[in-house]
Amino acid sequence: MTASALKTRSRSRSDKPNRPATVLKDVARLAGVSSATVSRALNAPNLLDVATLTRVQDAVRKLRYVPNGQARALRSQRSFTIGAIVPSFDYALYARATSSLEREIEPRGYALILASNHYDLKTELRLTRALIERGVDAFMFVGSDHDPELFVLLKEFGRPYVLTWGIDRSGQHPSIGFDSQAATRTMTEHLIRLGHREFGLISAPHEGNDRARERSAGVREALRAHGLDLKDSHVQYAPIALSAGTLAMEKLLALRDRPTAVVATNDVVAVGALMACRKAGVGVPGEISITGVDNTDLGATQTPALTSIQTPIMEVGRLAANYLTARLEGTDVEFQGELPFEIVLRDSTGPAPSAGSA
Amino acid sequence: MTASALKTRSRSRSDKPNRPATVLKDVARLAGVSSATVSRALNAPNLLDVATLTRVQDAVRKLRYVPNGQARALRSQRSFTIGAIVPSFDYALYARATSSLEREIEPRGYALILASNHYDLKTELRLTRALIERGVDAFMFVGSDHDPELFVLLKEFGRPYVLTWGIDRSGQHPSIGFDSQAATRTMTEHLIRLGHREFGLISAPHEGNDRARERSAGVREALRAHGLDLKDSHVQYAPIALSAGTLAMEKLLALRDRPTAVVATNDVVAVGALMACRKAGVGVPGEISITGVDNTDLGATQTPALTSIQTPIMEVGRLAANYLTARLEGTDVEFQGELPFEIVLRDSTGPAPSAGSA
DNA sequence: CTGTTAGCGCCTTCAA
DNA sequence: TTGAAGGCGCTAACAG
Repeated sequence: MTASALKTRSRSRSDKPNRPATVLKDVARLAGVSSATVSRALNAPNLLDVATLTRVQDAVRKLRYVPNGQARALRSQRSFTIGAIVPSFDYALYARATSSLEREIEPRGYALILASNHYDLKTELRLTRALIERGVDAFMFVGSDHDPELFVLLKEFGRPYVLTWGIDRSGQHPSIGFDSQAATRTMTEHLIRLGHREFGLISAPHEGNDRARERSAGVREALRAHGLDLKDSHVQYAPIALSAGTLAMEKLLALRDRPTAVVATNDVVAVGALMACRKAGVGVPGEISITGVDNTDLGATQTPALTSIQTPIMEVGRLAANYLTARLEGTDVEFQGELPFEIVLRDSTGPAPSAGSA
Repeated sequence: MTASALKTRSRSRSDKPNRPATVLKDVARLAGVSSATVSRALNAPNLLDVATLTRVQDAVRKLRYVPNGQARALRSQRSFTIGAIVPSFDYALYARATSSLEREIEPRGYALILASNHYDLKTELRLTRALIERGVDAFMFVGSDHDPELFVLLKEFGRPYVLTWGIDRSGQHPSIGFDSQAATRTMTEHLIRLGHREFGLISAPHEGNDRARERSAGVREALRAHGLDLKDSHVQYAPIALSAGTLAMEKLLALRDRPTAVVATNDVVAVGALMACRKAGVGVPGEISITGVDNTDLGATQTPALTSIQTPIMEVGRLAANYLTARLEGTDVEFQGELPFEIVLRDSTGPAPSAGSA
């Protein structure tokens, strides 16, 4: 049998999992106790006589017993599974937050079940229903844009959840995140102080993406406060991909009143924009300053290195895990929903070019 | 209530999920049929009279019925969940393969349960046991380095699985991937043709990472075939992180017989190496050529752009999904395990510097 | 095409 | 500290 064309030895019928080789009752028989005692040995060992406990544990080991979680969950209404629904696996930040969540819950006996909604709220609803069906105990979602039905569903099934990335200003939902609007507002103010007056904005599409909306709003807020204008022609929407960022920047470069500062709502499109400038021979930051959000390795390693905003994403994952497990344990949790961000100044930003072309 | 300090309204006892508001029996009652009929309406609708089916579906909708997957899985021995255990979420490539897997299984009714083994085989074994406990139907693993006990467990519980990234040369396990050794061998040969004679290697740690081992072996193989040597001092091990790549390169730069070509086993450490050269003012590719593996955005956007190897990772995820679902459906699957890779030449490689310093 | 019956494997009373 | 008994919600086998 060659490695490159491995044919499956098909089984009699189909590949249904084997029914467990040994079940709790077998362990009970070997240990000479009742099945209730084995159950206690597994779930509340301190209730048992030490000698009994040892005997049961020996039997468990000898039989290589693995409990059936389905049966357990059916009976106890707990699956020890936490669901995370993120917009996409491909953007490194979601992966990192998820990783941080998983790292936190795994030692507490919870497994992570992960799904991606591809920035679509109906998909998210459908996925959540599928996960509730599978007995997922609690949920992490990203952002505050969700189908209203989602919350009805979660409430109906009594599943704790937490919204991450942003802060839910309505106070209706537990949330952990940072102030995206303040982040880009701060960044824009910095650029204004550097003398920039003509701005461009490259944003992820707003639909179903409150982070992008808030980040755009932050730019507009800062500009308005300084009596500056953001023309429609200077706003480009680009999905989170290098090529889209490049394309968006090319459009901005083609404008007669070309911006001297371009704020992007994430590092990926910002780097795409950087590449457009490289290709076009436009100096960064000499002619145009560019900024991102999320402070990724991608941005930090560019030439020039990208000015960005460090977002507290690992901490978001960690706190989300804490919150959800606490809720599941019945602990009374109080938590700080808002985390700080930090502007990271690098080489892609500088003073506005002195000669103002109008 | 402020958004930043949201206190949980704690429930009477703990936050156990609600028991389902409506169960199958309720639907049966409303529709005026037996519970078996409802079950058929859900799982084999074509067996039913259309009128009956419609009545049941109406009842399902009216009661907002969501089936209990635990009970279903307990009875049918199928959870419609596929597990993927990857070394880490943080390396973009694993995220991308996982994403591709999920995209493929989700429309077929399977959910993805994801865990990270942090490059530790014992952890992987433990996680797998936890997932089998949760009724996961089938598994995707990365690479061919695994605890032998893992396969005993999978066999005992009759769970289909597939190893990805590499090809299992032993022919004992279904696998889908590409030839890592050939990849770096080809790359090294290219560098040799460019006149390089003094090589450096920056590899991920070999322990529990067959991909890194094979990639290192590929470099050695090519060198040996051309009568070239790879000194121990010229081999550096670095975890997949920029800073580790930088550190490794700094050590190589400090050597008296400094390499003129450095092959890294992944793009991240290659970019770290690039940064070390930038800092040290060493010209790339003028003084040193550097290559990566995986052809990531990170590498492609550097200055100079990183020469790398395009690995067929999305396809691996897709084929893994196909294989596993086919096995679970009982279909006889035959598949090509080996996929092609492709060398992507960019600006970080060039001819060896003409003056050979010895 | 539909209903009846039994039981998946476990946990949780209740009683001893 | 331990055992006996019942049932979580669903589906599969067998009738009809």
